[in-house]
Order: sequence, then C-alpha cells, then structure tokens
Amino acid sequence: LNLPFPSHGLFKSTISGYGCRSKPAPALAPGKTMKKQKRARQPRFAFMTKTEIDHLEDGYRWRKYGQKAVKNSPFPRSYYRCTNNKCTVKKRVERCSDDPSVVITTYEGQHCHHTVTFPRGAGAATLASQMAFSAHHHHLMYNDLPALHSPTTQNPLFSVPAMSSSLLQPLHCNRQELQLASYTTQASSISSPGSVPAVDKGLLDDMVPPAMRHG
DNA sequence: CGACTTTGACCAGCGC
DNA sequence: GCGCTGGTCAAAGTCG
Repeated sequence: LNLPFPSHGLFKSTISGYGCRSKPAPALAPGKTMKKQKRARQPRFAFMTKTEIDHLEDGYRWRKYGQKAVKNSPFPRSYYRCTNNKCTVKKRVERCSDDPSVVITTYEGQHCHHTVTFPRGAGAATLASQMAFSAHHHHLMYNDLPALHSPTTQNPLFSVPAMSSSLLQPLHCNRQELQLASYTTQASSISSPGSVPAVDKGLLDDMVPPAMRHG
C-alpha cells in the first residue's frame, strides 16, 4: 500500500533532530549501540481519536518497542513498529493531556504491504484504518506535526466536505500542535465484532479503499 | 517456543 | 559544556 502523502505547503516538513539509529557498530562495546544517525525523514501524519482504547486496531500488526513519559503530559507515549520486517512504518500513540479521552496517533512512513488481515472480517475494517486511509484520501491529516506551530493553527485548519460535521470536531488542546481537528468516535463501535463503524455507508465507501472492502 | 510487552539504559539533538 | 528531552535498543518477562 504505497500511499503518497504529499507534503502540503502548510505541513512543510520540519522534522529536525528526529531520532534515528542504525544497527550497532561492531566497534562499539557490548551493550553499546550507535543510537542515531541521519536518516531520510519519513512522511508523517497524525490523527486524534476520541476513544478509551490506547492502541486502535488498524489492520496492521504492530510491535511495541518503547514507551516514554513525555513532557507536558501525564500520559506516556508508546512507540510501535510494523511487524512486517520489510516495512519500516512506525507509529506513536499518546493521549491528549487536556482530554484523556482523546488518543493521538502519529504514523511515520508508508506501509509497503497491504493490511495483514482483518480478524473481524474485511467488512469490519476498523475506524482507525478508515481514518488512516481517509487521511490520505482527503489530504486532511496534519502532516509533520512540528510544522504546525504556525500562527495559522489558531484557526481550524481543515474543511472536510466529504465528512459529516458530527464526525469531525474541532479540538483544542494546550499543545500547539494539537490545535487541530479530531474525529469523535465511539470506542465500542471500533472494537465490537460485527458492529457497524460510526460512519454511514456512504462515508465508509468513500474512506475505505476497494482493497480493504473486498470479501 | 515464538510473539509480544515492559522497562531501564543509552545516545543525539537542542536550548540555555 | 551541560542538562533536558525524545526516540530507540535489547534483555527480561509475559502470554497463548
């Protein structure tokens, strides 16, 4: 699934000092690793989901590789990597410090494969995956969060003609980069087997790619 | 036993 | 230069 995430002017990539690391260098002492190296930055996008579930199932398998307490937030941030060894996509999951019911998921990179499976059936594509796809489809996600420290973030950033206003609500957190939009969803609608996602069919049809809908 | 999570340590970038 | 912070590693632990 090679989704291009165009770097919109507003979201001009400004990732600097972003952590990178290579394999341990042989010359290093045991237990010591070369932590970071310059690496081509990956496209990033994030979305907020109002849910009690920390780790939303999005059709991919993720392995957690770290968790850190972050400044200005009482909630830890979790780091996940796609378990596909050819896929370098990562995601960070944290809760909004202002609204603990809001989970902020930041994806970095692009999957080089399709979703591994939808355990609850292809028709039960999770809302998270819909969000992720929609991010690309409507170009509405906030790419490269650090770039959002722009004065323009004082106002709502997005108009989303394809989505109902009941699904997309402005959200105001004390973190600048979070003064964006959020999807309001029901956690139960995400995780309940066989339940209908909190989107109407027309919207779902618009959000979920054919490859995710078959079956 | 393999896949996954937890957790402390390590390291680079950045601001002062 | 130093301390803070974020991102990652990797060993140990947990689970099915």
